[in-house]
Amino acid sequence: MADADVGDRFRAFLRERNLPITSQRLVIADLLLNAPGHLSAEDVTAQLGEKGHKFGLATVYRTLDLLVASGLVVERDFGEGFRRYEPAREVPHHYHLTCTVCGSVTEFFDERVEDIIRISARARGFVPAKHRLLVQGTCRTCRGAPHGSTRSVS
Amino acid sequence: MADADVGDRFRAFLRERNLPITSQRLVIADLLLNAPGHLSAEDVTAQLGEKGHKFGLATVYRTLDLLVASGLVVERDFGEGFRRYEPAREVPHHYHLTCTVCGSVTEFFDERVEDIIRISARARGFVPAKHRLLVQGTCRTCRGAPHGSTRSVS
DNA sequence: TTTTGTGCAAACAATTTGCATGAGA
DNA sequence: TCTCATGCAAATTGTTTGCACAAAA
Repeated sequence: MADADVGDRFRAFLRERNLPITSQRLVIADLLLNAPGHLSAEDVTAQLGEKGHKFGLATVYRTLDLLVASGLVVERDFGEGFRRYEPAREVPHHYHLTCTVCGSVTEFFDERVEDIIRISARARGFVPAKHRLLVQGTCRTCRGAPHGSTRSVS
Repeated sequence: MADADVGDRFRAFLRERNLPITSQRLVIADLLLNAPGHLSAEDVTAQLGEKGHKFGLATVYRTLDLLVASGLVVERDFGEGFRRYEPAREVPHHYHLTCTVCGSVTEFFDERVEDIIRISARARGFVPAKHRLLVQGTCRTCRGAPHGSTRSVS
């Protein structure tokens, strides 16, 4: 199931740095790079378990760090108290719509956000490097059956 | 040093809920409501220490929760692994420019961001409630003397 | 005097680290 | 073989909770 393309990119990254290409690294990379997205470390270990792999938690975290270092995966913090990881896409900037009822995450894009940031930041003598936009609300399916959310984003 | 206005609003909040108005609550509220902003729980205890107060950490956290519940203070998560708190302002939406060199935080506003969000979100059947925009980069004073950042925002 | 808070220490959850052993190059 | 990874458990960090004692209403 490995997308040969990204899988190979991770191998190349490891080889480049003279880091051993271990089976656990490949399995975790395969899992994460082909995941729909937004997995926590716990999600990763759970999914590994489903596939019959029982890697140490430390190994999972260390491999996640490697994947982030390779640029193939990006780390996200939705303010839940833990981190999530998702495959890096070529898409320049995608933003997140998080449903406070079901927790689902939808994405959207708009180049204008970037323009606004660049202009506003520069006006304050600030040179922007990266940015993140998080939106909380309710998704279509959850609308009409409201239920308390957990953490606030504001 | 208490801004009588906000200090009284917190007292009113407590009274309204029949919660005791204790000295530690007033001191912490005074500190936070008159702070320049973005204090962590640790910052708060440190500043309390400077003023000769030695409140338990738990008390600090519990009072922060109360202040957030009162709406006088808002909780922020900049992905540092802990939370920060700042006095709530009337200003509808202010966004943060964080300098990756010195950590300073500048704010900016732009109503257009909100419009873009509303439109993009609705197009996906999502009704936005709140949003946050974080920007990382370098501030004017740090430009020219670059140095590594810590945590990534992306 | 009854309720709720406070301080301390223990409990927690996510993540990191140290170290003996085991697998890649 | 030599280096680096793995797995486990212990350590850390930020935050929460339980409980005996103390202060507000």
